Amino acid sequence: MSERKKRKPGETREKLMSAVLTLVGKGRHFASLGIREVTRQAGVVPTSFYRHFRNMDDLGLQLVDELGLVLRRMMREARENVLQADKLIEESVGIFVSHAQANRSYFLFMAQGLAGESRAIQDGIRSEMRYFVSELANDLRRLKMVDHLSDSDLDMTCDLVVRSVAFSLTDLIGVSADDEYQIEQIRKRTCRYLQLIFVGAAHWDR
Amino acid sequence: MSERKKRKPGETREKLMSAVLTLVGKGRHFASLGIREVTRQAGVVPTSFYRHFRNMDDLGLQLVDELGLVLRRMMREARENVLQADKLIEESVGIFVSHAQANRSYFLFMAQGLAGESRAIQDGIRSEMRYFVSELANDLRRLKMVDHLSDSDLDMTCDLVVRSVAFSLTDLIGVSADDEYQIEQIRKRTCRYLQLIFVGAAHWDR
DNA sequence: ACAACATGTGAACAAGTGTACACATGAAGT
DNA sequence: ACTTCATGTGTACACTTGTTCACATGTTGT
Repeated sequence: MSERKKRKPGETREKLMSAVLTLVGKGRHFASLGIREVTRQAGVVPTSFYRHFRNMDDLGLQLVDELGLVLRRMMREARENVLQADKLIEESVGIFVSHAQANRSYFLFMAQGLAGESRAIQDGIRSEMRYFVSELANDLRRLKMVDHLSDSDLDMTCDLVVRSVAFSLTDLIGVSADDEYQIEQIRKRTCRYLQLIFVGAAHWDR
Repeated sequence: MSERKKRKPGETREKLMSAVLTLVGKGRHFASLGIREVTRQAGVVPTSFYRHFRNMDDLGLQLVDELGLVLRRMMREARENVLQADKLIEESVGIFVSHAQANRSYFLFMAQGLAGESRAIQDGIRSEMRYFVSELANDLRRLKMVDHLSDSDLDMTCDLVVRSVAFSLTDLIGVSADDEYQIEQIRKRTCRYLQLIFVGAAHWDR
């Protein structure tokens, strides 16, 4: 195993994965996609599918991994841009919404997968969300914003935050990708949700 | 139009609808169901389907209507049993969880539909949720619990409450229907979310 | 140079799909 | 009694589906 092949390895693999994302982006549901349809969209012969995936769920699981990368990129950008605490919510939600637009298909896939028909994919996405929750909790601790909360209460708060933001995905699904006005409404509304939650957290004592 | 037919009318229609619910209850996703599969499950010949529905989305829309009835029953029961304010959250969430178990398939269908592939079904479910939000706002006003909130802020609060409870559905999906312990955990966690939200609402001034 | 290997291709098959048509049956309205 | 109508059935057809197999091709390691 000296060096990688010259002829781009895994090219078909990527074509298949982004074919799924394309179809999902067009409004299709992952659960309704078949192997032939995906290979057709990818411009590949059906047999090639089996060179890279055992079945559609397998492909879905690998998409969850890529989704994880997307989420981590988003987190990093948020950490770089959210320096002081006063505009924390607006900045973060703004970054979320713009990432959700830039990677619309990934987030559509995520929203679908939470109630999809593959248990493994459900668990994968839930796991990504849990990771996100714990990272958010760490960040808030570091910013000294939640000193009065126990670890357990902080975790609950972050969980509720992440859930609320994730639910906004189902709102974003409902508007066309270029309806700036509606998207702005969703952004503002999500900010208000988070503000309400943080007010609750600030006065949470028991 | 003197009287109804003796031979139960719409019998096949009901069989088809509950066939879908049965399949959904078994873990299948609505978007992946086909006409033939549904009629097979219902013990009916494929052609009969077209006597009652134009296509699967049509059936889904009518399922949303039935879901509305289920939700209204749940609301009524909550209103009857939640008399004083102190145990409001625990009682309400308890009623929700027990209804979600008793009508598991309906709520699975609801969770699926929010990110499903039929825009019409998405809108239908969202509409049911909006109705629920406005009713909840009315009830809270009547209980004199939120006198300091403007209509708009009250609506936002109720929206967040309903969303958080709805998101719990995706948790309920993940546990088998008879895992009492896990379900109890979800129930308690959902209560804490709502408590946090209401603490926030109580201290919400701007 | 040669073998091993990963990857892509085409043809083939049995099974499943949506939908149309002609027909049966029994209730409703006249 | 007769027509009308809603509902259910069986057959049929053209198409799509998942999956297998034998085969081609170019890259890797020796």
